[in-house]
Amino acid sequence: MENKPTKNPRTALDRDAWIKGAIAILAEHGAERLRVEVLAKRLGVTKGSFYWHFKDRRDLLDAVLDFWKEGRIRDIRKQTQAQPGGEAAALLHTIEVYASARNRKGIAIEAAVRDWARRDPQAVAVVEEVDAERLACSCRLFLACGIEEHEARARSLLLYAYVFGVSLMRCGGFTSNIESLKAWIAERIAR
Amino acid sequence: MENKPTKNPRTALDRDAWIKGAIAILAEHGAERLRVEVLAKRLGVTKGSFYWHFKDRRDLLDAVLDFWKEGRIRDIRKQTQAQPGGEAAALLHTIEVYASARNRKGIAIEAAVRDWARRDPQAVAVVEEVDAERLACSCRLFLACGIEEHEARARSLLLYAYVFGVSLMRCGGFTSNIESLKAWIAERIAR
DNA sequence: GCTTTCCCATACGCTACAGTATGGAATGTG
DNA sequence: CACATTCCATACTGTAGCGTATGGGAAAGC
Repeated sequence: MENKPTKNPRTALDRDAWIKGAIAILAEHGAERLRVEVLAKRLGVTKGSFYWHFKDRRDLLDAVLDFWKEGRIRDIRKQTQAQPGGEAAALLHTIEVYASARNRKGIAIEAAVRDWARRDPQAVAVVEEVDAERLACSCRLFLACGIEEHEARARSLLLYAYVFGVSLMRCGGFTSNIESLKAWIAERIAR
Repeated sequence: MENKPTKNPRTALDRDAWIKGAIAILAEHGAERLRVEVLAKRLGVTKGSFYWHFKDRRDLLDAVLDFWKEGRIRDIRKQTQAQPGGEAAALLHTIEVYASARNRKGIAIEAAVRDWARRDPQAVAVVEEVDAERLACSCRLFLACGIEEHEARARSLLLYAYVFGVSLMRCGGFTSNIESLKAWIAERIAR
C-alpha cells in the first residue's frame, strides 16, 4: 500500500504546491472538474490536508485566479518592454510569442480561465484586469511607433483578439504551411 | 403538486425537444454541467423519459454536436453568399454579424462547444469541420475580390480568429466607443 | 374490448465529491 | 522530558447524478 504519486514521500505541502497542482488540473480538465479529492490524490495526500491549508474549495479557486493574474500581468509587461526605437520589433515579438502553438499549457490555462469566466464573477474580474493590462501594454507600443490614439487602440484590440482566436481554432487542414500565413497576419496587424 | 415547467401539460417530447433543451443548458453552463436529470427537470419530466429517447448521456451529447454542426454550416453558407460584385460587402457583413455582441446565445454556445472540444474527440471533429467550412467560405469571398491565394487564406484566418477572439474578451473598460474600433478593424481585415 | 406500442414515473443501486470531526505522527520549544 | 503546534489520515454525513428495472397510463391497431 506504499503508493506515493509524488517523488518525495514526506515533504510538507504548502499553499503554493496546492495552487500549482490545481493549475495543472485546470489546464487539463477545466475549472469545473477541478476537485479537491482528485487534486489531493494527485499530490499523494488526502483531503484532510487540503482543508488544513484552505477554508474550502472556493478558497482554492480564488487563490488560483490570483496566482494566474499576477503571472499574466508580469508576463505581458516583460514581453512588451522595448528599447526606444525597438517598439515595432517588440510588437512582432509579442504576436509571435502569444500566437505560436508552443507553450501549449499556457494556452490551455488561458482557455480554461476564460471559459471559467463565463460563469464565475471572480474569474470575470480577473480576466478583465488581465485583458486591460495587455491592451494597455500593446497600445503603448503602437503609440510609441507614432500611430495615433484611435488607430493604436483598434490595432491593440485586433492584435489581442486575433491572438486568442487562433489559439482556439482547429485549422489543421486549412493550409499546408500555416506559419507563412501567421507571418503575413503579424505584418498586417503591426504595420 | 401540479408543477409543470413546460407550458403544454402533456405533449410527447421527441428527440429534438431534448436536444434543444440540452443546447440551452450548454449555453448557460457548458457541456460539463449538462446533466440528464437537470435537463429532465427543466423539461418537466423525469429521466425515465430521457432513457427512452436516448441510449445514454453520450448519445445526447453526440446528437447535440451534430445538430450544432449542421446549423453552423448552414449559417455560414447563408451569410457569405453574395451576388457577383458584392463580395466585398458580403465580407464586411460577415464580420459585422459574427463580431457583434448581439446574438449572445449563439456566442455562448460557440464558446461552450469550443471549450468542450478541448477534452472531447467528437467535439474536436465537429469544430474542425465547422472551422474548415467557415474558412473556405470567407476565403472564397476574398478570392472573388481578386486577392491572390496566399493572401486570401491569410485574411480568412485573420478574420475568423479575430471574430472569435473578440467574442471571448472582456474589453468593457478599454474604450468608450468600441464600435468605431470594430469598424476600423473590419476595414483592415477586408480591404 | 383486448392487446400492443409509445411515453413516462417510481424506485433502486452505485459512484463521485464537499465538508466535518477527530485522532495521530512528527517536529519544534519550554 | 513535557507539551504545543503543524500537517495529514481516517471515518463519517449528505448531495448530485448515471444508469437500470419495472410498472402504468394513454392511445392506436385489431
